[in-house]
This record gives sequence, structure tokens and C-alpha cells, in this order.
Amino acid sequence: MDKKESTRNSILGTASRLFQCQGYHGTGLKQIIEESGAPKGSIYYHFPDGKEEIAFEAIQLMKQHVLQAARMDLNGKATAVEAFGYHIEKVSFLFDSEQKTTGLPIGLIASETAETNPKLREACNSAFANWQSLYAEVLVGFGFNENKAADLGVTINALIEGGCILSMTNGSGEPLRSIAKQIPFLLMNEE
Amino acid sequence: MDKKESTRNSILGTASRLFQCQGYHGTGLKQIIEESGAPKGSIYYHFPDGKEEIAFEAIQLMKQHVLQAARMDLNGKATAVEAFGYHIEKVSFLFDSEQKTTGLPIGLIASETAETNPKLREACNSAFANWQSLYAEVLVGFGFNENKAADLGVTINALIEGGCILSMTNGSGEPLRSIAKQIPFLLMNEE
DNA sequence: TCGAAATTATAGTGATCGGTCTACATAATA
DNA sequence: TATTATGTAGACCGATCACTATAATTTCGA
Repeated sequence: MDKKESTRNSILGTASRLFQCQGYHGTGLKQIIEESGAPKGSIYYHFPDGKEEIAFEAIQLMKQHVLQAARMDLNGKATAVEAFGYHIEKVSFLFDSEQKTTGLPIGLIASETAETNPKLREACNSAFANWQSLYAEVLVGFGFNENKAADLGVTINALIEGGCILSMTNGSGEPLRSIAKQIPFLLMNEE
Repeated sequence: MDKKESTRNSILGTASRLFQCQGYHGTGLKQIIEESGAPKGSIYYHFPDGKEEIAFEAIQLMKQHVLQAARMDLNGKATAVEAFGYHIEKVSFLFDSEQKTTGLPIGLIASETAETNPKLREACNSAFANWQSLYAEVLVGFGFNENKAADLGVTINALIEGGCILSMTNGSGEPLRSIAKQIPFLLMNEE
């Protein structure tokens, strides 16, 4: 039981990292096994439905991981501007280091599979919806009305996903920091 | 000469469409040939360096295509809000139809190759820089100072790329329209 | 019309893809 | 210890990957 969870988790961990950086089609099962150090013969024991199942579970993992990180960043701040500004800045620092450990949390696999794989598309869509709900919820807590907060949740999510693309491509966190600077203007008036 | 350009262009046309929708690794040369109707035996005549060269040229094509569309949308508007609001709304409509003809203009191939292929990464980075320069230039024309305009150019680009991801995943242009609604707040004060 | 150049067809390269299969090891339980 | 369930190893499958080599074809100027 313990061992089973351990190899399963190590597979999912490396899988989500690789899917973020190289995409679904750019990552082979072979690479996942090698980099995870997991037993070579047991992928289909832990994931009978193969690569798609690994991707599905990896999406759940990334979804929870981001949700948790965002919650911590946004918590205990005095204003919405401070909360989201801090959150985006923290994300930006992930792209300054040379190590290629960070990519598009879900956006990459989402756009790869949106047109071709309904199951994975739905999983990604649910992850986005979750994050946006959290953002909206926080904004409502700061006095925004619900409709406005919902639209802003979508907008902030787009800013982060788009900003991650730009930072990946640019090889630095600068684009995300340019974005963070605009948060005060975006969230200026609670209405 | 004429014919050569024609088959070359049809290959590049379908290639850029497929790369947008399925990504670099998710698109095979076979599919490009079949869907383009190009002569089956002549890929490596027109593109001696193979898939990478096709992708590189496809990126140039998408870059110019987006640049041109954006220029038309932004041109002749009375205010910055009107210009960018109109532009994003127009993009949103591309995601309402069922036909899977639209994807991430460059963001998908950018995030797939950022960590693994320096040449393609640089090409994507240059495309992003071009678009952002256009946005900034337009904003300066509306009275924004240069630094602020540059940051806003990055931000708007991130909004669009991120918004396209969300719209693709959601299967509708709604997310992009939620984003368009925030443009007035983002561009409220020219300073 | 002839011949050279430009263009396309076709077969085949090794490598790798995701996935299946069977045999083997390990662990737990009786 | 005997038996059963749980995991793992590794060979193997057909398909497809990007790519090459060479032959056939078309194009077009001389």
C-alpha cells in the first residue's frame, strides 16, 4: 500500500512536471519512467488506461497544487491589489532560475488536447474554473460584486497563463512582473 | 516558380493551422501533407531541414498574420479602450464556431519548444516582441508614456494568449469577452 | 525537339511511440 | 510453509515517427 502510493506518486510527479514543460505529445512514457526512477515494468499496473490516465491524474495534481499555492499567496493580505500583486510576483520568480522545472501549469496540455481529447479538455476546463472561483471568491471578500469578480477571476487567470507563456519564452520572469505592475489599475475600483 | 511558391504556401498554411491547434509534437508531417493536398514526395525539397524548418517558417507566417489583423483592428479608433476592446472581441468570435480552425497563434508551439529548441523559442519570442511593440506604439499614440505603454503591451499580449487558452478549453469565446470587459479599467488613466 | 534542371513519387531507413504479454519476484495471509 | 495477491521485469507488438535515397516525372529554356 505504502510502496504502491510511492511509485504512483513519483510517476505522477515527474509526469506533471514534464507535461508542463514539454507538453502531452512531447513527453513519452519512457522519459517519465526514466526520470521518475519508477519501476520500468509497472506503468500499466498503476495506470491501466495508459498515458491518458496518467495525464488525467497529473492534471488533478497540478490543479490542487496551484490552488493551494494561490490560497497561501492570497491569504491575509490587506487589499486585493496587494494579494494578487504578491501572487503574480511570486509566480514570476519561478521563471528566473535556469532550471527548467516550471512551465505552463495546465495551459499547455489544455491547448494541446482541447480539440482532440474531450476527457482531458474537460479536466483542464475544470481546473481553470476552480482557480477562477478562488480568485473571484477572494475578490468578493474585498468588496467586489459577484459578476465583476467572476469576470476579473477569468481575467487574472488569463493574465497568469499568458504571462507564464511569455516568461517561458523569454527565459525570465520579467514579463510577469510587467503584468504584476498593472494589477493596481485593473483592481482599482471595487464596484 | 509560381507552382513552387504555391505548394510551399499550402504546406505552410496547413502547418501553421495544425501547429496552432495540436502543437508541434502533436502534428505529424504526414498529416500536414494529407490536409494540405501538397505533393506527397516533396516536403524535403521545399524544406530541406525538415519539420523544424517548416515550424520556423510557419511561425513567421503566424507572426505576420496576427500583426496584420491587429493593425487593422486597432486602426482608426477614437480611444485606446475602443481599439483594444474591439480587437479582443474580434478574437473572441473566432472561438464561437465549432470548426477547429483557431488555436493559440504562437503560444502553444512557444511553450512546447521553449525548453528544448532554442531556434524555435527565439522565433516565438521575436513574434511576441513584435506584437507587443505594435500594442505599445498604438498606446503611445493615445498618450501613454513609453514605459507604461511597454508594460501594457506585454499585459495585453498575455491577456490575449491566456484568453485564447481559456476560450479553446471552454469551447466558446466567453472567456475572451469577460476579458474584453476589463480593458476600460486597465487603460483608464493615461500616464 | 532535345536535354538539363526542377519537382515529385515511392520505397525503405532506424528509432521510438503507446501498449500488450508472460514470466518472475515480492509481500501478505492463512 | 503453502498459497494468494500485489507488484515488477523485460521482451515484444504493430504503428508511426522524422528522414533519406533514388528513381521517375514534369517543366522549360536552348
